[in-house]
This record gives sequence, structure tokens and C-alpha cells, in this order.
Amino acid sequence: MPELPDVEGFRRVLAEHTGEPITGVRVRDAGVLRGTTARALDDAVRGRRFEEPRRLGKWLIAPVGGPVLILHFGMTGSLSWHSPDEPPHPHDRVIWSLGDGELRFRDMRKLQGVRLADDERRAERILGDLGPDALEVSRKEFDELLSGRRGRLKSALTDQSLLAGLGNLLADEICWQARISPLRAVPDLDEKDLAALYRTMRRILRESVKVERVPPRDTWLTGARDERDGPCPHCGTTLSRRRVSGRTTVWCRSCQPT
DNA sequence: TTGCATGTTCCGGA
DNA sequence: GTCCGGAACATGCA
Repeated sequence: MPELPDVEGFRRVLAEHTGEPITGVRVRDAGVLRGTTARALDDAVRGRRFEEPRRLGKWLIAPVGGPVLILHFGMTGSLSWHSPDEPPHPHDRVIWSLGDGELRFRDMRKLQGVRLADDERRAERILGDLGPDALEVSRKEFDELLSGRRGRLKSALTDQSLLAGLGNLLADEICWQARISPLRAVPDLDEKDLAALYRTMRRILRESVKVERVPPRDTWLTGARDERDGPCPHCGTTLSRRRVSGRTTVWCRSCQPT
């Protein structure tokens, strides 16, 4: 699931539960801990309170008054609030108890996980390779990022060190709604293309963040892409499908000529 | 059984 | 230095 809009949803969950002392951390599967241990995690946060969380791309940054938790949800992670009475889900890997409930980090595939930085400075080091957040970037900055880039548009949009937050679904959705092929070489894009991409990216992110996911509407590519040989919601042409830089890429060869 | 899945990282090669 | 493809990571589903 998690691309920028999903993680923004998780940030909101956490933001609703700042201020209450954390009474304990249960690590049910240490396989999601990255560079830390259950013991270190508990020591670092017990008795402290979550402060205002922030998001950079697909990363959720949760300061607890000194130490900083850094969460990444991979392809299957989530963060949700539960009553302690509710039995844990088999994929609940880490649980923080606070107030009258629990925050649960759930993740089936454990491709990413939970990191702990001792302070903001170290947190920044972990996040240092990320580009600006896709929701925050200005038009000018967007142009600057893409100028000098040589490869395909799809690769550029999903490169987190260039621009943080866009995943496979969002990149394809943006290209499709902007009517530009994801296979186009970035240097071949003209001013009009860049304007369309930026405008479309902003609009799609705004709408997606509202519902905390890329909405699978049938007027969007995301609502149509899962059907094999399905039609383009714009023009009815059979959607094209191919792997581009390691990810399945879906586009319409009629609406998005190469 | 095989291929695929909205993630990142690391490697070799162009 | 950049960029690309492929593999690895771990799990479940069609």
C-alpha cells in the first residue's frame, strides 16, 4: 500500500496520540527492527511522549523528546490505533502502549521497518539521501531536479533521492493523467510537458492525501490497471504493460505516445 | 508450482 | 558520476 498519501494517513494516526506517556513497547517480531534492538527501543521511548510527527516522502519521523523513531512501511506496512482488548493481528510486529490504547506497526512482508535515531542529527543522516517531498516541492525546484537527468521519466519520478514520496502507482497515475509516456526520456520533455507533470502531480497528491491512498476510481488509471488487457479509462485502448526499472508499468500507448 | 505484489538496497555493467 | 536491470529481502495470494 504505502506511498506518500498512505504514509500521510499514518502520520495523522500518530498525531492524534501525541502527549500521552508511552508505558511500554512490545516487539512481537524483531525482524522489522533495523539497526536497533527491542531493548534499545524500549529504553529509548518508555516514559517519553510522542511529539508532533512529520513525514518525508514515504518515511514517518516520530520524535519522542530526544530520540527519534523512523518508520518505513515497505509495501505492506501500516500504523493504526487499537484498544488493548483487541487481539493483535498476526502481522502486528511492534506495539507501543500509551493512554487508553496502542499504536500498532503492522507489516506482512517486513521489507522495511522501525529505526531508532538517538537525536535529530542522526535522524537526518538516515534520511539524508532523500530528495524533497513530492507534496512540498515547488515548480521551480521540480524543473531543476529534472534538468540534467538522462534516463526515463518513470525512473526519475520514482527515484526517492530525486523526489521523495512517489511510488509505482503514483508515478504511472501522474504520467497517465498528464498524458505523457513513462518511457519518455527526461531530456526530451519540453516546458509544456514539465508544466503538465507538475500540475498533475500536485492535483493527484492533493486528492490522494485527502483519502489517504491513491483512490482506485474507475476514472483513474489506478482503478483500471489491475485488469489484464483492460481498457484505458480515457479512450478504451488496451492498456500497455511492461517492466520499467524493475517495476510493472502501465500506460496507454494512444493517450501517451512515446 | 510459479509468478507477481503500491518498498529499498546493493551489485555489475553500459 | 549516472543510469539501468537484476537480485535480494519476506510473505501471501491467484
